[in-house]
Parts: sequence; structure tokens; C-alpha cells
Amino acid sequence: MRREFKSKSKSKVLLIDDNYDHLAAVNELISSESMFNVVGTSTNANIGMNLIKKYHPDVVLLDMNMPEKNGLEVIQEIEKMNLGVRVLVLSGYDDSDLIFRAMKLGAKGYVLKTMASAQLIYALEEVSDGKVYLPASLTSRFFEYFQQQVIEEKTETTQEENYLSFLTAREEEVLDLLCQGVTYKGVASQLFISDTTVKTHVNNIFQKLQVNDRTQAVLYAINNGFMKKRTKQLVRV
Amino acid sequence: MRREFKSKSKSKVLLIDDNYDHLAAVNELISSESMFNVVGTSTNANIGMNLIKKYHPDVVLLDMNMPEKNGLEVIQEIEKMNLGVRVLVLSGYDDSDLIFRAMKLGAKGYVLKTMASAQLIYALEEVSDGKVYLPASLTSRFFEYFQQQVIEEKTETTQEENYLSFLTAREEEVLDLLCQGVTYKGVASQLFISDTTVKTHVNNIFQKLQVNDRTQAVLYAINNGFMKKRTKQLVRV
DNA sequence: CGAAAAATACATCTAAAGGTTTACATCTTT
DNA sequence: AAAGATGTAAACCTTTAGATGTATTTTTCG
Repeated sequence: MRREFKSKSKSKVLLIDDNYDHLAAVNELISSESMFNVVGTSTNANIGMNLIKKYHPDVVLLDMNMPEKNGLEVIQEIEKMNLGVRVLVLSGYDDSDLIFRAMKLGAKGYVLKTMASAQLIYALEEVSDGKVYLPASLTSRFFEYFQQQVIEEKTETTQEENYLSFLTAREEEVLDLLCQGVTYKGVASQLFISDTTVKTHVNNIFQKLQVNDRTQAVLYAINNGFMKKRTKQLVRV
Repeated sequence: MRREFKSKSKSKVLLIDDNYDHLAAVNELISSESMFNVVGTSTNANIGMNLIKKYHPDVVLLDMNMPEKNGLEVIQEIEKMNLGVRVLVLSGYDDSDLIFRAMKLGAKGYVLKTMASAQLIYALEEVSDGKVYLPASLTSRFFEYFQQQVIEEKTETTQEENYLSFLTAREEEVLDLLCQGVTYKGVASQLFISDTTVKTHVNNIFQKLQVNDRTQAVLYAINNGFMKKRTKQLVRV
């Protein structure tokens, strides 16, 4: 959106962590680094959100585990504000699901509280520099989840036990048009055949898909991976 | 699937790279490491596939850029074999799309040819050890693409300019049933109203969605985020 | 080649869908 | 109180969809 001209100026950092002791420690650590300027701290997620609105920090160091609010929700809200605020998650857990969801929501990094302070500083540098930073071990975790998701998706649609495989090429063409909401006559004119022929094909399709009408046939087609070409996939290969 | 009992035994590595000189150099590098055993090399993707079937290597070091076959397809085929063969991509390009797709297809790592040989060895160790390894710079690249995908998906479905918002609560109920392939009479009996009333509602729905028949209405509903509860999402938050 | 599958076509009939208009009772908002 | 949105219902009519049976011509494949 907006380009910052602060190649040398300090990055504004905001800290949100419900554990006050930890917050203070991190504050001290970061403040000792000359390149960062801690513009605010909060032990409460909601107050933290207000501080973000007020100070427009470059980076928010966000604890995931807070009583008032779910950390993921906080990320979501910050991203929704669209202020270019970059979220670096600081969490006690290396749960792959949590990492995945945080990154999916737009977090620019994820470090564990157990990690060395040097690593936190490095992550903060990278994130404030516009990069995404995940420690190698968490990257590994992330991909556990990511690739598993892809596999699950694949097995869902690759279940070739569906009746679609029984359709002939012509019947697939007809079904394709049905899936576009075309009438019998429309199909007939597009395939250059008579509408009675279309009815024959459609009836055969119903038989094979074990449905009673066009709407059910279309639903069956959509739910069983027909039309994959037309339906944009969320994550495509 | 199957647990290997080779904590100390050498990992079987297979090399596929169309550039013979590079292949030879990598072969020499890896062979010099005591923990790896190069069981085969090939400058041709198809022959490489046969070697995989024959030797069942633990790790395949795979070049992405080959004349005969697209590297991504090779990954896909290897994964389809389901032999537990782990693919480490060795590529000349740090294109975020390429990285993303390779990882999505199940690659367990991705290193650049320009990287230090020590990094290649390290990646190989990690991957043969069952982990996923992506160098920090490529992780960053990966997330560029990943998070962009998520954003695009979100803006697709969040476009609330669709006509669905014009529907009344009752009309939504009717549309919901239409989306299940229910007939007018079926809708009537389920909502305890007469079928003529259903027709009225359906006609109003058609008007509002600017379609001509139930199939088109259902398609509109599905394509515009109606029924989000029933349609499983690929990657959910 | 010859059998089987697929694609084509038509007739007939019934059921369902869809268009249009009118009407009335509620309920909310101005 | 008037206006507007909503839900309900019906009559009338036209079109489309769907079921069933029969039959001819291509294609495909053993």
C-alpha cells in the first residue's frame, strides 16, 4: 500500500502479553536493541488493540495465550485493520495447528518463548524488515500440518468410488452444460443434437448418478469433483 | 505407514538431474558423506522413476528443471507411488510459486543450486531424518505466496455485493432447500406452507438473484458463499 | 468380422416448474 | 395513519422436465 522511508529509523514495536513479568523482560530485551523503539505494551488484548490503532506500530509482538481473547482472533482483527502492522507471534506452544492457523491468518513470524533471546531479536529484525520468519523447527511443524491438509483434501475428491466415472464422454458434456444451468433446448443447440437426444442422455445420467432431477445431478457433480476446471481451487497445484 | 529401523544405517539417496556435470558434482559431494549411500543417479526423469521403483531410496534429490518432464509432475508421481520416498528439491529458481507448489505436492525440502554445499548436506540430513527442511530465505518466499493465496480466497468470498443479501429470511430457507434438490412440494411440506406459496418465494428468489430457474439459483448460491456450512473448505481457519 | 456399447432420434404422456397477477394479513417504519 | 416490506395463498397459463419405450446409426473392441 504505502512505502515507508525508514531504512535507518527505528522500528516501532508494540508488545502484547498477559504475563506481566514476561512482558517486562521482553520489553527490556528489545529496548536494549538500538534499532527498536517500543511504543507501547499491554497485558490485555483489547487494550493492545487500542494501542495499535493509536500508535500504528511496525511490528506487534503478540502472545497467543491470553485469557480475554484468543490470539488467533487478535491476529485476524489486526489484519482486518489493514494498517500494514506486522504480527510476530510469541507463543509457548509449538503446536502445528496453531502455527499453521496463525500463519494462515497473516502472521509474519512465530517464535517460542523457550527460544534464545537472540533468536527473538533476529526474528524481530527480519519481520520488521518485511520478511517472514519462522525458525527451522517450526517450519517443519508448519509443513506437517500443511501437507497433511493437502493430502486430506486430495483423498476427499479422489475417492473414485463416485458414479461420475460411469458417465460416457457425451454424458459428461451434457452434465457439464447442466451444471451451467442450461435448459434441454440449450444443450441441444450447443451440442448440435435434438432435444429428445438430450433427454435420453440426461435420463441415462440420472440413472448412473442415482438421482431424480437435474438439480440433484448438478449437486452430485459439484460435490464429487466434477467441474474442477471451472471451480477455482483455494490452493491449486 | 511403515517404520524404519535404520537409526544408524546409511540413508539411500537417489539423484535426478539432467545436467550431468552438476549431477556428478553432487554425487561426489554426497558420497563423501559417510551417512549417505547414493544408490543411483539419472539425467532423465523417466529413467529416474524406474530407479525409484527398483531401489526404494529414502530420499530423492530432484532437479526441477528438466527437459523431458516437469519437476512438479515427478514429485506428484513419486508421491502417488506411496513408497515413503522423501523428495528434496534442488532447483535453480527461488520462485515463490514453484516453491509453494513443490511443497504442496509433498516435497520435504527445497534448496537452491547456488547454496553452499554444506547447506545441501544439512538439508539432506534433515529430510532423511524425517523432517521438512526449507532454508529461511525460501520459507519467506513460500509464505509470500501462501498468505497471498489466503487473501485472494478471502476477497473472493467476502465480496458481499452478491444478490444473496437481498433475500429475506424465508427466502433463504427456501433457497436452502432448493440447494438440497428438494421439489416445490417437498419444500412446502417441510416449511408447512402451500406449494403455491413456495412458488411465490421461488419466483422472488429468481428475481433477486437474476436467474431463470432453480438450477441457476442453486449454482448462484453455491458460487457466492451460500451453504458455506455444508461445503467443506479446503483450508480452514 | 461381429457383438456390445454408445450416440442418436422420436413419440407419448404425466408431472413439475415457472410467469404473471391479484389479494390479504402482519409487522415495521416513517 | 400511511407507506413499505414480508409472508401467505390462489388462479391461470405456458413451458420445461422427466419417465418409458422403441429404433437406427456409429464406435469400439475382442
